Amino acid sequence: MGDSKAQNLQIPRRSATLRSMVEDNLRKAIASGTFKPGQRMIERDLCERIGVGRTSIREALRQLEAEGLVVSYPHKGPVVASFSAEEVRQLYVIRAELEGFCGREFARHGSREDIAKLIRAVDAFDRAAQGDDQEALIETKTHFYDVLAQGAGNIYVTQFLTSLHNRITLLRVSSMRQPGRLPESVREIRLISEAIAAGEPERAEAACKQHIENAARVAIAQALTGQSNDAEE
Amino acid sequence: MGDSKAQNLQIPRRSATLRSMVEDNLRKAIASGTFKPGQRMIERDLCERIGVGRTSIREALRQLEAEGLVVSYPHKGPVVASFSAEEVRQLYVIRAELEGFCGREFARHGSREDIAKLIRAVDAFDRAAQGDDQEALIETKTHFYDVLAQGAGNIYVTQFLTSLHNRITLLRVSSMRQPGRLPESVREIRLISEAIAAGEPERAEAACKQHIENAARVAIAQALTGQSNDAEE
DNA sequence: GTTGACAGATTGTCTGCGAATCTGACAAAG
DNA sequence: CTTTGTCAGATTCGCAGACAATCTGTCAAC
Repeated sequence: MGDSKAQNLQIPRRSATLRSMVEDNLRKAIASGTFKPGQRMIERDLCERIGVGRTSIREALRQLEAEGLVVSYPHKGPVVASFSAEEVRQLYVIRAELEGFCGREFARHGSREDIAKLIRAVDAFDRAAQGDDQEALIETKTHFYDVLAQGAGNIYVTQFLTSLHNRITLLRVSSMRQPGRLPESVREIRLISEAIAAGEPERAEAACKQHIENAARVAIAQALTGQSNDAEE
Repeated sequence: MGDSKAQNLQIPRRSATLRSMVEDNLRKAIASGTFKPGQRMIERDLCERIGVGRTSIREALRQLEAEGLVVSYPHKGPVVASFSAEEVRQLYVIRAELEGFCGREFARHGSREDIAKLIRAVDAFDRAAQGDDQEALIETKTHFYDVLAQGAGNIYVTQFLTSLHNRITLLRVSSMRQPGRLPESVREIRLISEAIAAGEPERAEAACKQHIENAARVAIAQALTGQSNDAEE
């Protein structure tokens, strides 16, 4: 019967709670660098700045803690997570593995629709790479990774990758800031989409891994020289 | 200077907070089946049964929620997570991928010490498989997976696998309950340890994947027939 | 049988409070 | 001058109580 489009009526049951909004706010604040790695996050400050009670703040912090975005020590409170060079390396290693998996599965089982979406995502990123709108660059690239993860059809891999991406944006070592890296990056992800569209799992996996490994090299180099982590003061 | 063994003096900074103890309790309660999938977890009940205030309960629940052990809907409260057959399938797919990664990396970079630990873990599991102490069986097998994950030397993979294992124990579809599966299981993990000890990454990875895929077959079959999930009533 | 209203249960959130704990400063002792 | 001891301030930890918002089932009315 007329239930073909029924699910579109769903009201966003989510976001109804204050806590989840606080959570999103804090996540964005951390990602955007408002709070820097190593910096303390003091309950009462957050209460005032966000305008909610301690309950909501504390519960939101527990979630971020579980996600690895903040670390908290008993009786000292939470601080924004920071990473050693070795941890950054490991982060990229596992990310390469997981995105490689996505590429492979996508090429194997991806729907025609998902593939079209992926290609559009690459095109959008390409266009953004021509201009110099940093905002658009990040957004289109994030979208590409979202589509890539989605296409693999595995909710757990999506969750894990989201978690990894959050920690990477926190690092603020965008490999795209490296001169000459941007066009190369475009080429790489186009290779990925082409391999997936062609339905070649091994090539897609290899392309994904290659892409992340290249990004990792730049990121680790930056992490070593910059040393903007810690943020002791 | 005499700092060679200094770190052993560290006091367990952890576990100082009530919240973390509540968290562990609940995790265990869920894993042991005290709370079944689909069952509601009512704050005040938990307060009484555990003997702590609502604050601690709620914050612990937020962590478990982030781990995927419980799901909560606004104004309805948290329920123990339950999984569709498709989700179980996906769970094992990604688990195979991650443990395969562990096997490969372990074989590549594992220390002599870690390898010895791994072999001891296999022996312990083998011995447990001879007896019929269900408790020991689970414990030794869990230990084996811990050592395997540890040996890969990647903290993120360890985290992710822990998360997956937690959800699987919640499922209570121990593939070991299948008649004949146990000795086969022992053989499989011995193959893993042998490949790692021999330093053969590809073979180790394949053995890991094979092992999980076999377990998955049994688990999914059980999940389909049993249907003890949902627990609507 | 459908609709509507109502009551009970439960969660979401805020607030005040006291205890426990960490931290840095400052004085006392060597 | 360095080490040690003490103390006060800041902050988290956890509890209890309160109230609004929301969900759920029931039961009467149509």
